[in-house]
Amino acid sequence: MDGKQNIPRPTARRLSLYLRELVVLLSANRTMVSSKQIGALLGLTDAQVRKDLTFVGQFGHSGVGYDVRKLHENLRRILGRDLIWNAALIGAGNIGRALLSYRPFDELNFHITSVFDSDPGSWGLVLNKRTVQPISELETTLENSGVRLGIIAVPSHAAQGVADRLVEYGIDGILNFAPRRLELSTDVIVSNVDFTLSFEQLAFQVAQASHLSPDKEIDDLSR
Amino acid sequence: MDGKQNIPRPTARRLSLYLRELVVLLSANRTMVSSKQIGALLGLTDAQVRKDLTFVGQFGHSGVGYDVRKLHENLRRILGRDLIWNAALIGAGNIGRALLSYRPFDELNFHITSVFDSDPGSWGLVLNKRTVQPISELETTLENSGVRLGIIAVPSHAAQGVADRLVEYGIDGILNFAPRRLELSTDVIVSNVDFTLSFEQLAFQVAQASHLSPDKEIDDLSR
DNA sequence: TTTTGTGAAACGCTTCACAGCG
DNA sequence: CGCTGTGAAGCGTTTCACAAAA
Repeated sequence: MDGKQNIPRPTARRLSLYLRELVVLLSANRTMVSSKQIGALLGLTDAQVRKDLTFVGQFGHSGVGYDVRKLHENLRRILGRDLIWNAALIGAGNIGRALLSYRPFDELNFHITSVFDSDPGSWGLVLNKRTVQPISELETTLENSGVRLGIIAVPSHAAQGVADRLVEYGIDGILNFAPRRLELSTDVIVSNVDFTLSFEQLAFQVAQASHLSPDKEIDDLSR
Repeated sequence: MDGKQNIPRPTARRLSLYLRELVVLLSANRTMVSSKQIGALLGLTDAQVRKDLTFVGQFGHSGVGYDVRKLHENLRRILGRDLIWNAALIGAGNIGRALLSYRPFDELNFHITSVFDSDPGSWGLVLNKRTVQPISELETTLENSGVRLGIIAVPSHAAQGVADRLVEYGIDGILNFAPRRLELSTDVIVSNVDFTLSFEQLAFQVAQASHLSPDKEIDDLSR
């Protein structure tokens, strides 16, 4: 087998996490690692890790574990991390600016090559070496730019419009920071980053935990 | 029944989304809404919506749908959105600053009441009305502050240390923006926002889609 | 021994399909 | 009728448990 069957979403997510740990192991000069050890690093069972890794191919060694270098290399290839990903950022507000100087992106072959905004006041501003352009220049700038990904960092109400323009241009994928579902006709791939939802889920779980604790006070304080 | 059984995670997530839509419906003065209509707004089936709403309690009306106001009110209560949530932000870098002025939080009863950073250069800075404090003041500032949530927006390598201090203080929940798993001894609730992972998953899916569709040009390598 | 790879069982969530009710 | 609420079926993922390998 060759890891060619469809990879389940939860597995794909974890593969990224495995790759992260493998990078650490590599730079620590570790040569072998077992499923149990990987699992321990991430709070997963060894069985889970092994099952996931069958999608990458099987080159573990019974009694020994996996070759760190080989596993790293294969994971990189499968996850598309051996490619360079150029992205256009739309929205030069607070979130957009944070992304422009977000360090972890630098190590991942992810490059934000251009920045667009609808606010004339921002046009011409140079943020981390990239000049903010009017959004009207989106299509002409992206033409033949090699940009396959779009990052939407505009207010909610403007997100759908931006998405439509990106799709029209022929974008392959969208990273959406607006707390809103994007309605997309074609088979463009979308990944959502929704702070608000994360915050709401956190509050919900905390509220629930408080109610479930032996003392069922509703207007309680922290212990 | 009373909506008291444990709510599955996927359902809890969607309940937040339903609440979002209900707010819109409310402000549009809609009084009734059917599961089918809610589903259409979010790309879900009507059955899914109805099943989810049984966890909120049953007050839908056969042949008519759900009372928007009543549903909204109950969802708010169940999701803990009728409470005020105070949070401490640790890390006044790019992401932290973006969060301090993140508009959507304003409407959610989420308040960042204090900001801490380890960089002396940032101490005393006033960001959106909040003064950056040295992280050494974390414990004394939070004491009796009503803060139950912590937001970690520091570099990866510092995240675990910050988490440990928050746990020691007695925090109830942590919103973690560092692309790293937090190891937490106690039953503190964590919600992760991992840009990097989202970006990686997007790239993976796009790469996979390209390989699967014959028409896409592949600047491929390796095998 | 230790650890992989994997069928099979268990689990959890979604979808189906329909009785019941206004 | 139209729409809810819900058992039951279906499906995808995780966990179990063990033969095989070194």
